[in-house]
Amino acid sequence: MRSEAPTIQDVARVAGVSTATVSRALTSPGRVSERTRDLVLEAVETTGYVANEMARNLRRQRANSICVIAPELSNPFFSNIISGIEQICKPQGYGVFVTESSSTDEEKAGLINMMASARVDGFIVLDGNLDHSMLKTRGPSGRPVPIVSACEWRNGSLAPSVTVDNVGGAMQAVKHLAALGHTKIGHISGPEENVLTAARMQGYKKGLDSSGLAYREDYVLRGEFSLESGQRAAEHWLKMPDRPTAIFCASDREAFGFISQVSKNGVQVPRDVSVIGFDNIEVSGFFVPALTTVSQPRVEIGRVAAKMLFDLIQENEHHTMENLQLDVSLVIRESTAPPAKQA
Amino acid sequence: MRSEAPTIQDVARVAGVSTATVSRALTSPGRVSERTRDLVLEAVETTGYVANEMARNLRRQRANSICVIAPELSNPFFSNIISGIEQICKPQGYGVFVTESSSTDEEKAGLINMMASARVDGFIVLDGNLDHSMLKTRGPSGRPVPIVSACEWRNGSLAPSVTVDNVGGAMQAVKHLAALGHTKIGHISGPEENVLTAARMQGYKKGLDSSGLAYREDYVLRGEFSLESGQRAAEHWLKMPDRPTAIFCASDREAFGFISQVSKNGVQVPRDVSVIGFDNIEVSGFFVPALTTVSQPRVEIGRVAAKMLFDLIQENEHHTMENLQLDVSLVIRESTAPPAKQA
DNA sequence: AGCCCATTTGTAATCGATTACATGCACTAG
DNA sequence: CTAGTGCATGTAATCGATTACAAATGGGCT
Repeated sequence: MRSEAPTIQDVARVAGVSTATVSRALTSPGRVSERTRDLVLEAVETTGYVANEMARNLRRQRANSICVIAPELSNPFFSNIISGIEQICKPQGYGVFVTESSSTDEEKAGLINMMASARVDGFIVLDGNLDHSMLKTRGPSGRPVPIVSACEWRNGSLAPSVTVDNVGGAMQAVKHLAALGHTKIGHISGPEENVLTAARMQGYKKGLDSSGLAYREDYVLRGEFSLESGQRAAEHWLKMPDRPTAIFCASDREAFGFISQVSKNGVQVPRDVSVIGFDNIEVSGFFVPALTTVSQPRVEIGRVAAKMLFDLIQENEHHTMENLQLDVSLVIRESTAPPAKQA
Repeated sequence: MRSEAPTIQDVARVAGVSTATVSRALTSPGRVSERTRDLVLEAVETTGYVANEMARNLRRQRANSICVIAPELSNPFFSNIISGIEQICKPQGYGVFVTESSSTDEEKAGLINMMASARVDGFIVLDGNLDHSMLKTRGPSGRPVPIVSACEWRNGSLAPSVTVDNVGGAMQAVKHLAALGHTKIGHISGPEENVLTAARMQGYKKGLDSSGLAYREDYVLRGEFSLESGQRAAEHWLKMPDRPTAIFCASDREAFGFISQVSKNGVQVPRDVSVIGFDNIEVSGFFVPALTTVSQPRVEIGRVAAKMLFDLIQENEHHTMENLQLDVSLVIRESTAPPAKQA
């Protein structure tokens, strides 16, 4: 039980070689003779040496970690994505910082500071609203710190991104409803400034169009992706004189909020109104009724984003402005049905 | 646009002082004259200097970051806790690594390596099953790296912990059912080796006891906290000759799985069977029916755990083996009701 | 033999900050 | 006048690794 942790010096002394040799034996074993390698390995064993990452990273001019910026960590939507990111980073020895993107200037400064201070080698940004000026900041090498966007993105951004086919997914959803015979199809949207809101809205319109249905402004209810906003939309829907018989929600949580609220008012899903969501979060298959929804490959999004980031980190020059789009799939469950016959 | 990032040397040159003075001006402003301080600050401004964290941490022998170990990141239960942790760490300038606790030995070695290699200053462990040998590993200072457990804990562990009153919560839940008039109260448990399973089971038994009800082994259905296990338990329940009229589930997700499955078989909640959960995850209030459940202050758990960890990191000597227990509260909603009259 | 090259190892510089110690100066007390 | 005190600052060691460069060795080839 020595009170200080062993350093490379200790290993070198025990093995009877120089620190350079120890370093080489551990990081590029091919560059030392077999005999020395064994000697060093044995010395590592007896001393219990573990390389100090701080020292290593300082010398190598890297952090060996990345940072994920999510709009809100408490939103379970992001947990699978982070899980996917971790799956890729862990085997590479990279640590994954997570942080909430912050509204206050002070906290934004904290983020920029993180970039410039050599604490991370790259970012995965899950928040499309993040101030773009951040991207211009340069890291310690003088080059900008690589960034990839995932899920959400920023219009006109230079950062490569991995997204899903929001337009196509929304369109599929609407066409499914139309195919069931619905002609009055409403939409609960996302928050106003959000890119996903726009894309899904566009898909909604395209779906209506390709089904020969007219777009009606009053059939679009404003939401914010949240449970509460779905609930509020339901209140509004209940009061409508000429209600849609089917609702395409921009998120599963909106769908839950909607169904929850209409159920309390004696309206049954899908008998009285069909509801379709977007995301296919974990609980969707177990809701009552099980939710028909557009499924996003969330873990895969995380994995792909992490891989793209590593490409950027490693190939220092090659700035491919790549925008990868993953497919979504419609999962048909119990919350959609043909419209009720008019009584 | 210089191609290299400015270092403290550059600032010193521009300000016409030594690097020591720059360092002092920035980290302990009281130790330099006002004139020099202004000089340095101005030089920082013109150069765009940001201190390199790697170098600073190496010298100061700390990592300025902590690590959260969760059993599975994809489980949304943990997202609020991580959010709470982040709320405390960010203002202190600490980064938060998150990682999934891993089953393979190789990955466990990765964790131990993280401790010994000076990458983090402390851990928050959310997984009660994590191999205890990890705790013995010493950090670079020679002292063990501080750890606090949260939510789950490990029997006989020396690590301080923050938990909730699982026994009391479960007891309250059962007493609520008994008060409604239920005499046949079943339980869907958690996974076998889990500490929470044991605590909630104990609370279940105490609740029965204090309500004058006998414990029946066949009324305990085995679960794993998951949606699927709740569903399986429902299958079992449907086949029982003498069914419980109320079910206390060890997690909200089990409750959802249960309700989902019995609903598909024409059983209505709470008319035909009352169901109560544990956790109060976000969607619980919006389920159909809204779920009666035991609410855990998840964000607060994270915040408290982070504060405890900082105490440990700062007061290097003072190893208070503290076990903080937070209160839970029963949230009564729509999934519980008096039992149906026997037909 | 003489030269060249590859292999292995050691010496010492380096990454970029913090900080122990030394220095210089002004001021005060004896 | 001298010693002592305190403040502001500079010099250089230090944190613990990696790696450029040099040196030593040995083998193959002409």
